[in-house]
Amino acid sequence: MSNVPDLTKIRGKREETKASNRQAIIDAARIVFADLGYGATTVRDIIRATNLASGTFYNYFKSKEEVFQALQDETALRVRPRLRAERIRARNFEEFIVGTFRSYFDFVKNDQTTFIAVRRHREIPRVRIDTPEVIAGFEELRVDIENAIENGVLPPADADLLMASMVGVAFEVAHQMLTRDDVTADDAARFATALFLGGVQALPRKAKPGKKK
Amino acid sequence: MSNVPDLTKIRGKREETKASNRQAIIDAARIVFADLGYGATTVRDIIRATNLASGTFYNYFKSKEEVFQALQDETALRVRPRLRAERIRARNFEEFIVGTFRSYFDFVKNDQTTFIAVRRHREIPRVRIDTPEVIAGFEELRVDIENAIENGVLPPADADLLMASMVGVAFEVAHQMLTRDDVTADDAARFATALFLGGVQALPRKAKPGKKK
Amino acid sequence: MSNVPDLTKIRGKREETKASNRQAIIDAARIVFADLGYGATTVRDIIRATNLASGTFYNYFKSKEEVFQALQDETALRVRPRLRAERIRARNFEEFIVGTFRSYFDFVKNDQTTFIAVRRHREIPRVRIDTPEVIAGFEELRVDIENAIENGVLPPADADLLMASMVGVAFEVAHQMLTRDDVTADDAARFATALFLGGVQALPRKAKPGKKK
Amino acid sequence: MSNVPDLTKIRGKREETKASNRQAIIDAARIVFADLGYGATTVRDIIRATNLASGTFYNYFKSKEEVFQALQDETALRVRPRLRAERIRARNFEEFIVGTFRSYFDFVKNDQTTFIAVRRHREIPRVRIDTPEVIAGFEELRVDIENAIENGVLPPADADLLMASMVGVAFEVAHQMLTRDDVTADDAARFATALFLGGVQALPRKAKPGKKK
DNA sequence: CATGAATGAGAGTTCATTCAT
DNA sequence: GATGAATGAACTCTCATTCAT
Repeated sequence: MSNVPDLTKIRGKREETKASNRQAIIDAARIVFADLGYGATTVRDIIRATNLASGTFYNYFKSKEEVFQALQDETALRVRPRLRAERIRARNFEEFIVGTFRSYFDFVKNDQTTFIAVRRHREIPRVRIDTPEVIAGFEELRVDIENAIENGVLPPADADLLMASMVGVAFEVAHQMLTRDDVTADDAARFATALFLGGVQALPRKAKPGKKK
Repeated sequence: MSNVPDLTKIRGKREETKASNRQAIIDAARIVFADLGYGATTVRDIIRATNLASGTFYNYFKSKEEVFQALQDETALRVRPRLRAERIRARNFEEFIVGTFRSYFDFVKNDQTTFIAVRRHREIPRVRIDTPEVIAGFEELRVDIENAIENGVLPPADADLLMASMVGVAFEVAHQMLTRDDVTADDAARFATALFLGGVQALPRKAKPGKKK
Repeated sequence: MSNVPDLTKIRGKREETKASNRQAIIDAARIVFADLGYGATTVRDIIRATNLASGTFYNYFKSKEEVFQALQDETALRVRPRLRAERIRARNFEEFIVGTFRSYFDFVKNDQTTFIAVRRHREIPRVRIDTPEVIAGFEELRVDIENAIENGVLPPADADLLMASMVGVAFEVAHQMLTRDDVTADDAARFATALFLGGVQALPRKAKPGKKK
Repeated sequence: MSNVPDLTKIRGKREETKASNRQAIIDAARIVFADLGYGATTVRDIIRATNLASGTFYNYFKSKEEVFQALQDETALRVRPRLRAERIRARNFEEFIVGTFRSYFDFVKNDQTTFIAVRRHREIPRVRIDTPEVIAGFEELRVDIENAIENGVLPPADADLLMASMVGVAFEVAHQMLTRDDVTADDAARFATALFLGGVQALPRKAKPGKKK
């Protein structure tokens, strides 16, 4: 799916411009989506934000949806290693939670354009497409949670629901953070962490017998 | 595009209570949106799922977005009284949290069509437009939280973030509930409640000095 | 296939304009096709030759091919009755042949616009699409030939090939007639008739055992 | 559109006799035209059926029309010598006619791919472009007919119309032959020959005073 | 000469919206 | 109000053609 051009084999100018065109389209798309919202954006809007000719778009993507997914993938590809690193470094559950929220909110704060359509004044529909890459990110989190449970570090709760809760809190709190001016990534991370650290101990025992055993 | 199931139309032409065209459109829209997703749906798709003529649509709504908002409003209008009732009845913070999640998950479970595009197999973008009515629902929750804080029932946390967290958890857990088959509204409510009851005690003191200081 | 609007039920202005728009498109198409040739003609060319808006085209036809076929059908529908009448009136084989060629060449001569792309100087590809209506015309001719054979009026030749030959001669001679200035419909008819009257007697016995018997 | 069978490419890239790119394109075009019909075929379809790059096409041909004409010419160039040989060998009018039809139908039968779009089940428009080479073939036939008239071997009929009739019969009967399974080249030739031998005697005296007076 | 990505005109088509009936 | 065909702006996308490599 994610066919980021392999930068290891830099051969001639042709390959270079090819890769850079693809990136130019993705970059333009990021800005335009953030500006108009996914629904209102047209392929034309995207290429117009580029130096390229209209036909060129179709050498790289089949549709607006495909660029959007490439964008999501790209983002997921950038966030996931950070989260993974944090969690690997964690020596206990607290560090696991802190690290996850921390690096996510930092990312959001410093890379806002990824966060589409968080415009203060115009009300723009928020669109969410969970690409395989994004879902893989969720999955990774879930697996880590399951491991924590197996290691006794976490009580045996429903890992899916716990993962979903973390995702839900992360997204909504991040949205607040971007909407308001007075919430730092640190505030957000401390808030979310406290909520989860306290809450997790009290969770009911696993609700489902085991994922697709 | 545009292959909406007929479903033998939503409502007969001028049979039925007269002023119900508006409702017929909303009902059709609910089904069509759930089927095609917001983005892919056209006004034509909606009227086609009706016995009405295309022009008639515009006697009631200006655009697809407007119907979608009417839909959201309608939903909010149906959920909010339940939530409010639960919270009024609550005699302590636990009952407040339980009641809120409980009635929300019950609603979702029993009125799934509102929940657009939770199709198991086709991947459909999720679109979220927070209409005034929906925002008012959030606001109501936030105010209740603020009151709880003032009454000392809750520690002085950031009410916005707490509200956002409840919303995020509610949405994501509901999504899991609809996607999986083995999570009841009760499971979901108990999970979310435990998470919040435990977590809330540990929340950091208010991060913001006051809304719109 | 051929859905010529029923002119018997003239109800209101709406139906009228609807029918007349359809006809306007067909008429424009006839001229444009004759002018540019089928291949070079675009849907836009056709609507441009009309007072109608571009979208209107698609209320009536799905594509250029569909109008072309409507055109062919319309033509076939106009020629066939004449040919049929001639052949019914015929009291012997000679009259049968004469009548057929005669009325065909007359039609061509007096309704040239039907005859696409017979431009003297630009060389324009000739396109031929045999629509069901046109094929039905061929069929009709073939059946008449078969009957003639059964009645002993014609020797037992291969009716398909005989029909094909008449068609081939008719088309090519008509084309000559339109290309040159000095061949009248009468000349053409006398030529073709003589050829067939003389030739038919000598035809080999039926080559095929019977159509899909 | 554009789903041309690969057919494992027509020819290897620079293997094979070098100057054969032109031929590779023509060969690919022959197949693709036969498959999609002239109108539906694009230059891209043709080069895709080749191992060549798109730009290379333009080193050899200016457009799809030009390849098509090259194809027609190639065909004409292959048929004409056969027809000429037959006619030169002919010692009387009968042999002239027999030879002409015979070798034409043989050619068609054994080289069907030239005969575009004689697909049994999909209905594909037949396109005919009379290239100079093809017209020269017609011309040659006409001249032979005129000579026959001058030599008294044929009665003084209109040579144009006679030529046109032969062409029309040849094309239509060939089409039947390809469409049906039970007509051999021999059947076709005997049929056409009989028709003409018988008919020609009765033809009316020359209708036109002379070509391009 | 071959290559194949870039180009951009323009074809086909959709669809929100209007408006005469 | 209800109707549904007409409208035409605007979009998606294709494809012949060019041109740097």
